[in-house]
Amino acid sequence: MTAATPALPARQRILDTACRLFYGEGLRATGIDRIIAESGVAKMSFYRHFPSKNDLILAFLQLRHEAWMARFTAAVETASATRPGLAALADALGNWFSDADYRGCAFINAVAESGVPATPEVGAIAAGHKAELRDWIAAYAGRCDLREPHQAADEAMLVVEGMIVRFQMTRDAAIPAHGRRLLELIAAAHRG
Amino acid sequence: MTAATPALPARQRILDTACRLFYGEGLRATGIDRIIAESGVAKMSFYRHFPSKNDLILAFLQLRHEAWMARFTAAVETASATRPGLAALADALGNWFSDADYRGCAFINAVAESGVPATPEVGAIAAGHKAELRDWIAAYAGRCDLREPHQAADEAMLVVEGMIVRFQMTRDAAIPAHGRRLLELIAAAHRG
DNA sequence: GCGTTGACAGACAGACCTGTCTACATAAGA
DNA sequence: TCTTATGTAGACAGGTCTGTCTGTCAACGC
Repeated sequence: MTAATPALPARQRILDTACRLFYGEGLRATGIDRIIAESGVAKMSFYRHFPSKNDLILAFLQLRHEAWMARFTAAVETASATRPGLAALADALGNWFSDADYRGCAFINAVAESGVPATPEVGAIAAGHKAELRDWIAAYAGRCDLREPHQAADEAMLVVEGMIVRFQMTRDAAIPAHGRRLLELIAAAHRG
Repeated sequence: MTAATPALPARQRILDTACRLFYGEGLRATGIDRIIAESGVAKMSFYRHFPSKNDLILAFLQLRHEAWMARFTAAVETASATRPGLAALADALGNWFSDADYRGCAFINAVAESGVPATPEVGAIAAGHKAELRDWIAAYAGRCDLREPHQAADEAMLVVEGMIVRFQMTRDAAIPAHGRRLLELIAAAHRG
């Protein structure tokens, strides 16, 4: 607990605060000063760990990607025990939607905030996140014995993104059910 | 052409520039000064027509809503001549995607940019836009002789939003085809 | 002719935002 | 003991943003 992984409290506090504010209020709307104040850190400590705001944004997206993927895949595995197949994706998303601070996908929001063209680094991280999710779903579809798991994943991704955005816009509790039905349609089409 | 609808050139130029910049670069990223400069208008002329930036944003969203709905519904009607049924929605979206300046849905982007809770007015306009789109699709599904057109519309909305966001993130030319297939699956499920 | 209206030009204030800088405290290791 | 790394506190510069203000000009209806 000494040299191998310093795990500095200051850096961690900055990152925690950044995750909360960047996700909850947006990248551009969140000022450095606010992150510094709410993480109880000195300005120079901040700039020692993150030379610029952009570096912090990139670190936030990277962290968010790993945390989200871990949570989502675990939720799918859990849900697939009681509801096997692609429909488990809808249950995993429904679990996420019940978060009090749900505000959609951090990567979609980040790209939506970026102008055209999106900040190259932000766009690349977001594209990488979505590609990894798609690949994971393709592998999961393969495990579910679906034919053409890659095409199934492409179609399921449309439903997944649709659910995420639509719940962000409407907060309609029926969305997981609609998504589940669609995913079952996809699964049936790739099974028979 | 005098008193009934003044149709002032200054106001129109401001609105045109605002539509282009707000959509292309984002609400927050676009400053008043830039809109004023690019529309070739005096600052006081701007503030005479729009008392604050927020008023301009609201006017932009309202205009965008009307223009987008008109274009989308017309494109669906056109597409449905050669490809009847829900799948025409995918063709209409594909037509939109081919715009050089495509940057996703202005309303999704606006909500993504707003913190939590989204600026109430922006959130309300965005929700209204999506509700109107959903209702239009439900009516269209009814015209296509689908049973339970409202449920079909709820499911189709998931696909529509998924296509919009996914094309924004990936620029994958195969997305209209994936969406078309999903919409045909929905239609088949609501027909048989 | 004259006043009103709408438009143009650009200075200005005040807030906020990013990033730099000085100064000092603490603790571990050479 | 002295250096180095890490931390706190807060002033500061330079930029950008929104919104206000002064002043000038042209067109049009009375």
